[in-house]
Amino acid sequence: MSYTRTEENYLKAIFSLYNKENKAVSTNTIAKKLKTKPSSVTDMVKKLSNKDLVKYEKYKGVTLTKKGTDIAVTIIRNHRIWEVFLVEKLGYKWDEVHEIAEQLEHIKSDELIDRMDEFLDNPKFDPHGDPIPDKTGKFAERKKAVLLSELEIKEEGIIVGVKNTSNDFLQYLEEKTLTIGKEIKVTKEFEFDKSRNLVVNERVITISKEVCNNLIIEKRP
Amino acid sequence: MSYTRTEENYLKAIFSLYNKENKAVSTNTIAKKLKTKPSSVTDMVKKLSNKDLVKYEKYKGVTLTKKGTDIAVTIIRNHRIWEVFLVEKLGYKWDEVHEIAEQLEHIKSDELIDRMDEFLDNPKFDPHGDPIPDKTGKFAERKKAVLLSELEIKEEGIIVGVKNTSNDFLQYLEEKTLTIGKEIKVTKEFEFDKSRNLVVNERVITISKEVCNNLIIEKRP
DNA sequence: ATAAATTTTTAGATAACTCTAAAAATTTAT
DNA sequence: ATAAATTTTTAGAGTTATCTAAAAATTTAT
Repeated sequence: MSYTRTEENYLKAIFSLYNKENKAVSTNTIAKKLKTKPSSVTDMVKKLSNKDLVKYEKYKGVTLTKKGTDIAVTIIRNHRIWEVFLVEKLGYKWDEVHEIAEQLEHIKSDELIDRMDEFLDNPKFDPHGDPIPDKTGKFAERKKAVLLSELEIKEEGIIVGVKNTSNDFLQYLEEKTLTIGKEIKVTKEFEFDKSRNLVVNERVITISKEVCNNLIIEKRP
Repeated sequence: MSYTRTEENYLKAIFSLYNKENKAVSTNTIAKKLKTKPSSVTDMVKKLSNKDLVKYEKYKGVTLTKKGTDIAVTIIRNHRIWEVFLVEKLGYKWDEVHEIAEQLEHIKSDELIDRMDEFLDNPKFDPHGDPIPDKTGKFAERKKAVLLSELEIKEEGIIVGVKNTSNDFLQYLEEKTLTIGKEIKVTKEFEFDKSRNLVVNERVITISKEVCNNLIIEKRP
């Protein structure tokens, strides 16, 4: 069975909203995420329910079935593998790949994605540090990942991901060379606004509380 | 301006049919090529005409405008560049790539195709030997390309393309290792059925008239 | 030149996805 | 507990691309 691009986008949206909120996702929330109207969402959700991709109770919100989850995870796998390709092989910056990957993720061919995966040496994380589910739908796990804001002063670690993936934020990080894989050390926190000093590339920079709350760090043991 | 996948497929079909027939393309012909109904073609062709992509006169057939040609050529460029990628980088056989390239060709990003082109070292021909138009729409030319059936006995050359791209034919060639780049020499023709003996890979094989009529050869000077 | 065959277009319908406006249900606030 | 605010659904309609069946135009054959 194959699904339309729109159906796949709904499933992906429901998957990510459910993972954020841990409860049945409301029509309104989906509408906002997909930039469409709640009434359109109701229609589509009924359709997905008829195909046994979601569980839907009027006025009660939506959750994915096993079948719906599998499709959503496959699309996420496609998306992230394509992002790796765009960055590693074609030299895109990490803030430039999202839109193109949104298109590429819907290409219908399991074989293609498996071959891409192999071509890229089975990457476990995408350029934003998000885990790439394997063929069976299992997401790689990161051990001691915490937010930069949770590190103590003097602690060290490696940037392994971002919580916020907006282009504004990614461009900011690019400019400050706060990219995936970089080693950092927290040297100081300013009580006034909770901004922090960081050593990166052997230089000290100050970053705001907001930035600290959106950078995912793997602690140096 | 951006166009739907269907619109792009119509333009591509009209382009290739016009290049084959050298006259305005009929509704019926397009319908056959796209496996749809003539009435659907009429509808779509009107729509394309309103967008100034084709010139259309009732009962007289269709030709592409400059604008329509540009789009068709871009899609062909995309298709052929993706085919090179699939074969060269992912190890697909040349008879396995068409369907996937039909999907990939519609990805909307000029930048992406330019980067792919560069990543693949600006290939001039696709895995079937068909020329890849450059960014400006110019197709590479092949000098002394002839059909294998036009070679004289004792003449030598290199396989540079196929006229027929059906999977049946490509699989046949794959099996006989008659692939792009191979050097061949005609040693004999059997008057009875016009089949010919060929030296390839230092071995002699006999191939039918039909095969000779569909292999494009660049003569050894 | 006219009838028959073929091609092409028109008319009317359907399916997928979207929208606006109004009605119904639920939640929140007093 | 009930009124007000909010959320969600329904009803009806528009768009894109498709189809079938019938009508119109063109081509072919005699």
